[in-house]
Order: sequence, then structure tokens, then C-alpha cells
Amino acid sequence: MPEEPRRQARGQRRMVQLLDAAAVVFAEAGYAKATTNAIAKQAGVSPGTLYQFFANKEALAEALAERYRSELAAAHAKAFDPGTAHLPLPELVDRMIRPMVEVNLANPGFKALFGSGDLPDKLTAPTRALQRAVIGRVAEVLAARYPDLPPDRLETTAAVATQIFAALLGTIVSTPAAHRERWITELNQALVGYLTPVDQRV
Amino acid sequence: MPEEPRRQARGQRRMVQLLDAAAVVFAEAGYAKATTNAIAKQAGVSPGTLYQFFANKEALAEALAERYRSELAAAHAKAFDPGTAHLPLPELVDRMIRPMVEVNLANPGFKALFGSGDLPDKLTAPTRALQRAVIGRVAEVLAARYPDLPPDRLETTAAVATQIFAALLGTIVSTPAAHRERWITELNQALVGYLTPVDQRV
Amino acid sequence: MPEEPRRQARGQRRMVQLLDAAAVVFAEAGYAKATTNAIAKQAGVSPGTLYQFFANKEALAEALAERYRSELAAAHAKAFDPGTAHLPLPELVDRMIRPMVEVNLANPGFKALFGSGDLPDKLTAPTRALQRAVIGRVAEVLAARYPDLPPDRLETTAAVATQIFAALLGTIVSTPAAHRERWITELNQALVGYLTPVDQRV
Amino acid sequence: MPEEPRRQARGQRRMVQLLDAAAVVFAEAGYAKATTNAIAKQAGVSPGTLYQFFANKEALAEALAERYRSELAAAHAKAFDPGTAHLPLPELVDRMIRPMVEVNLANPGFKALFGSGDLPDKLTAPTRALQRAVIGRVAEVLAARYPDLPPDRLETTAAVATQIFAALLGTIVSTPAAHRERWITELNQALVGYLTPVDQRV
DNA sequence: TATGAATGAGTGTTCATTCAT
DNA sequence: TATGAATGAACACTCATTCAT
Repeated sequence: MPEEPRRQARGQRRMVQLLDAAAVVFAEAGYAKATTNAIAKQAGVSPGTLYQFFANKEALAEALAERYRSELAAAHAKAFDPGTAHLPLPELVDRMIRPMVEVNLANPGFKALFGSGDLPDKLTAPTRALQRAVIGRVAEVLAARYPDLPPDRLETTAAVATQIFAALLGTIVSTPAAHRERWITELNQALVGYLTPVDQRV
Repeated sequence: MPEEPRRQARGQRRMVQLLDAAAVVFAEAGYAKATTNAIAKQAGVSPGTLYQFFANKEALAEALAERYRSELAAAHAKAFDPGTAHLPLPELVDRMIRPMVEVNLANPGFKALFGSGDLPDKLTAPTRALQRAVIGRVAEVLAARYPDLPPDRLETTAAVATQIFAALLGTIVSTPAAHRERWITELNQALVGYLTPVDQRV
Repeated sequence: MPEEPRRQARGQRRMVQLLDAAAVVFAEAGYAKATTNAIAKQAGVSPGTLYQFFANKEALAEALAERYRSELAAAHAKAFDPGTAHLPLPELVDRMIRPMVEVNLANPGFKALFGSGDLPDKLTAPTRALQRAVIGRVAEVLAARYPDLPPDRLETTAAVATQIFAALLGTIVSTPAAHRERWITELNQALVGYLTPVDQRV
Repeated sequence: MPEEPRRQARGQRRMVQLLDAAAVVFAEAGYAKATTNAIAKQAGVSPGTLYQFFANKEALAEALAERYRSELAAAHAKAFDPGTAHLPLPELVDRMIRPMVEVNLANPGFKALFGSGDLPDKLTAPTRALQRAVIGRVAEVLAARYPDLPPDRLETTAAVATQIFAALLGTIVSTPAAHRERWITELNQALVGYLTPVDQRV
């Protein structure tokens, strides 16, 4: 009975296909103006098929956010090890910035789900989840560096850092590669500036 | 013959009414999902009337952005005078933050036009104009404080500061009043942190 | 009490003004796409005023058709006298064509009411009246030339001639003046061709 | 696997259905006042379905014009063969008139697209195409009969003949069947009259 | 599973007409 | 009389979602 697994494999491929298509369309049009029919067409599939895998447009966005979350997790895991936490601040910040920028560059749809404030209220949920995930990563790093920071300070600091991050990410990603480094430096300075007092206090 | 002026006054009142209604609806639904019929209804007016004053949905958004721009200008003008530029950095930043937060709090639609990346391409223009206006204000303040800063540094610094600003504004405004001050402090620290190196370099 | 007549005179002026405006707008946009608001604006008057003089868009068209009918009558009266009826056929036809073309050229709105087949059913009435008036003129001329033609033949012949007329009028009027004569000649030939058998039969 | 073709067949049927519906509605209301929702309802279909097959109202009109063009072509092809060109003029003209009248009678929407001058500018194109197609047919016949006629005379003559044609078609089609023949005869005489000089000159 | 035709409520916008002033 | 703001039904068109095949 090799039916089942083969079917599941095909199903997995379809989902990937659809998610890829959604990323492309979200990137081109933004979430709100993206149409499910356009996504289906981009995936080379009929609208009906799309709804066999995702209950609705929202579910598609959620799954895409989830995918980004795991890519981010992988990239972070690669960039950090226990020793990293005690690098000089500018270097540490650089290690936080780079993978994020790269994931963003590699996934054009990312920004549409991470940055935008014009998503329908319901969609705030998966989007917020993505943001919470990033905040979580940042918090881990800060926790390793500042073990004595009280939890609520930790949380707040991570949240603010992430928001600064998100704010400049748009500019960084949409800037032509040649000028990109300049904005990355600027982001680095902003984050270092924000974290320096914490560094000194501890 | 008070006829003419009275009519014009009515026209003015209608525009204000419609702009108010648009602000409410944009705030609730975001620009993209806001419907002109909903705005008209919120204004207690028929759809046709809306179109007597505004050529289309976009024009409404433009006028609203313009209103915000001028409210912002007024608030800034009140907060600054030539002496302000040489206040200690945290105080200066506080003077930049407060009016912005207040205008935002007083105008619920603001965020929908200022923050969002999901506006139609055409609308990018007035929205960007709003952003540029804010950046302009910030640049003026920085220019007064750092007269020797080269223009491109000035521009970049103002842009980054404004983006940090915009990023945290959302959190500040949507936080219940009781906890708001905490986030304002955080924003202040972020901006001070970003600007401190400039302060020292000059 | 010179009030009354003066008022009436003003009323007359307004009607002329509005009719002129309607002619311009009908000419530019066609009856169907012409808007009463555009006509009012063209007349330098408010929409309400328009409706003080004409019950609705249709009534405007009717009045305009009536004006054209009387201009046509005047032009015809000038072109014909009892002797004309026995001119050689091509000359007679020429005398029928010329004033019609001139009235058309002088009144750009004419075609919109005379030619078009896309008027609402109700408007067929005034339009048909205009056509009937033209047919009547043609019938008179034919009656003078062919006194023995039975009335129903007369009617039919006049109707057909008028329709041929109307069909080519559009082309003639919209052709640049330099080439106009060529199409007038063609129309002349068509009408002469159609009427020649009648000429010979009698 | 009769799946695909069956679906396509359904699609074809829908298009025919919609075109039929459009013909009916255009005939009743004229192009300008016909509504796409009315056409959909007449076809027993939702508005959305209409737009699955035709991009917009215009496209519907274009497709309808195209259908008429091909019906006309078929009817003409049936009525003419190389020998026809040298029939006595009245018979030749009769052969040109009949199929046109019949196509017109069978397709009530025809007139709305063929005659009217009140179509939107863009629609002028397919409408003109229909007219040009008719003129082309006429020109072919004339070319066969008068091989020595210079091309520009041919063109002009065909155009004028077609316009005379179009002008009387309305009357013919809207006349009750009992009296129809009388008007056909009249149209025949008009065309014969117009063409006789050409016949003699050659 | 996959299809794609079908749905239909809803969108931004228009315009003939009315009416308070 | 004259104004012009106000109306609101109607229009062309869209799109997330469903469902017969």
C-alpha cells in the first residue's frame, strides 16, 4: 500500500508550490491586494485546488508566516553559539542583523507579512506570531548576554529592538544592493545605541 | 446677503465631517478595506455627497494626510523655538516625541495613512509626503543642533530617526494610557541612543 | 408693472442659453452620455435652474429638436420658390441638400438628435418629429414637381430620400471642409439616381 | 477522459448563451443603456460568470459584432458566385440586400451595433470593423462587376452604397413583415439608381 | 484529488433629479 | 427665480469561496 505516503508526498509538494506562489504574489501586490485566484494561477493550479490545502486566504498567510519563522530559526541557530553572547556589542548586533536581512532578501513575500500594518485584524495573529518569534530569538540572545536583567526588562528591550529592526528592514531590503550596506550600518548604530546603556548598566 | 458665505460654510463643515468620518473608518478598517459608502454613512451623508467634495477615495486620503501634516506642523511649532535645539539630548527628543504622539492619539486615522505599506501605488504619494514632512521637521531640528553635519548625513539621520519613531508609535498609541509612558521612555532611549554618537562627534 | 414682461424676457434668455449649452454638450458627448449637470455648467447656471425651465433631459432634447426644425424651415423657405420645382433634377436636389448641410454645420448638436439610433425609446418621439418635419419639406418639393404622384408614393419617396440624406449627412459634416464637396456630390448622385425613375415616369 | 472537452463545451455554450442574451438586451435598450447585470440575468447567470468569459461590456459587444460579421460573410458567400457579378443590376442588388436583411431579422441586436453613433469611442472600433466588413463585401462585388473602376472610386461607391443600405435597413427590419417587401423594393431602387451611372460609364 | 465555471454580495463611482435656502 | 448641496438607485466590475463534474 504505497498509496498513502505517495499521496501525502504529492500533497506536500502542492503545499510548497502554493506557498511559493503566495510569497511571489504577496510580494508583488501586498497581502490585501493579492487575490487567491492569482496565487492559484501563479502556482499553476486551479482555485479549487488551493482551497483543498488551505481553508482560506488567511490560512495561506499563516502557513507562509510559519515557514518564515522556521527559516529564521535555522538562520539564527547558525549564527549563534554560547560564545557569541559576549562578543563586543556591534559584532553581536551584526550577527543578529545579517541572517534576518538574508532571509528577507531570499523571501520576497516576507516583508508583506512582517512589516505591513494594513493587514486585516484577524491576520494580525500570524503576523504577530512571526514578530513574537523574532522577539523571542532576540530575547534569548539578550538573556545570554545579560543574565541578571529582570524578565520584564528583557521582554521590553527585545520588543523595542525588534521593532527598530523591522522598521529599517524595509528600507534595507528595497535599497539596491550597492547601497544596502550603508543602511545596515545605520541600523547597527541604532541598535547599538539603544543597547549600550543596558550593556553599561549590567 | 449672507447667502454665499453661509453655503460655503456648510460646504466647509461637510468636508470636515467627511474627513472626520474617513479618519474613523480608516482607523477601523485600514485604507484598503475602508469603503466610501461606509465613510459616507459614518458622516451621515449619501455616497453622492461624498463625491461632491472629494473626487475619489484617494483624494479623501490625500486631504486627510494633508490635515495631519498641518496639525503636526502646528504641534511642532508649539514645541520648538530656537533655544530648544541646545537642550540636553533626552529633553530635545522628548519635545519631538510628545506632539507626534498627541496628534496620533487625537487622530485615530493617522496610523492608517502614515504607517502602512499596503496602500495603492498612487496613494504612496500623499502618504510619502506625510512621512517626508515629518522627516523634514526632524531634519530641521537636527540642523539647528548640528550645524556642521553634512547634508547627506543629516538626511539619513533624520530618516532613520523618523522610522524608529514610526515603528514605536504604533505600540505607544495602541497601549492603554496607563502603560503608555513606559513605551514613550523606551522610544526616547532608542532615539537618544541613536543620536548620542552624533552629539559627541560634533 | 413692467415686472412680468421683463421676467419673461429673462426666462427666454435663460432658455436660449440652456439650449445653446445643450447643443454644445450633445455635440461633444452624444445625447446618452451628455449629463444635465454638464449642460447646466456649460450654460453658466446651476442644475436647479435648468430644471426650472425644462422638466427633464428629454424635454431639453425636444426643445432643441424644435429649434432645429424651425431653423430648417427657414432655410428651406429661403431656398425654394414655386419656380424651383421645375429645375433640372440635379439642381433641385442641390437646393435641398445645401441648406440642410449648412444648418447641420452651424448647429453641431443637430446630428446627435437627428442621426443617432441609440436614443432612449421616449426620445424617439422628438427625433422622429424632426425627421417627419424634414420628410414633410421634401414631400412638398416633390408634390410641386410631380403633382400627379399618388400621396402614398409621395410619402414613401420623401421618406426614402430623407433617410438617404440623413445617412450621408454624418459623413459630410464630419469630413474636413476641403473634402466635403466630394461627399456632397456623392449624395447628390444618390438622390438623383433614386429620383430619376420618378422623373421619367411622370 | 471526456472531462476536458465536456468542460470546454460547457464554456462554449455559455459564451453563446451570453452572446444571445447580450443581443436581446442590446436590441431592447441599445448599447449604452444595456446593463451587464441585465445581460447576465437574461442569460440566467450571475454577473461574475459573464466576466469569466468577457473582460467587459465592450468585449461582449466586440464578440457580438464578430459573430454578426461571420454570419454576414456566410450569407454573402451563399448568395454570390463568380457568375453573379454580371447579372442585371436590379438582380445583383437584390442578392446583396436579401442576406443582409435576413441576418438582421435573425439577430435583433445587430442594429444596435451597426447603426448607432452613440457608442463609446472605444467601441467605435469593432462597430466600424463591422461596417468595414460590409463595405468590403460590397466592394468585392463592385470590383468583380467593374474591373476598371479606379480603387478610390470603388471605395467611395461601396461606402456610399453601404450607408444607404444601413439607413434603410432600420425601416425594413422594424416594419411588420407584411409591408416589408415594399421597403425592400424601395431600397433596391435607391441602390440601382445610385449605381446605374457607374454601370453605364463602364 | 483536481478542475474551473459559477456565485453574489459588495466595491467605487455616476447622474438625473429634488429641495432647503 | 436661482442656487448648489444632497440624494440614492444604479452601474460596471471584482474576488473569496463553492461545487458539480
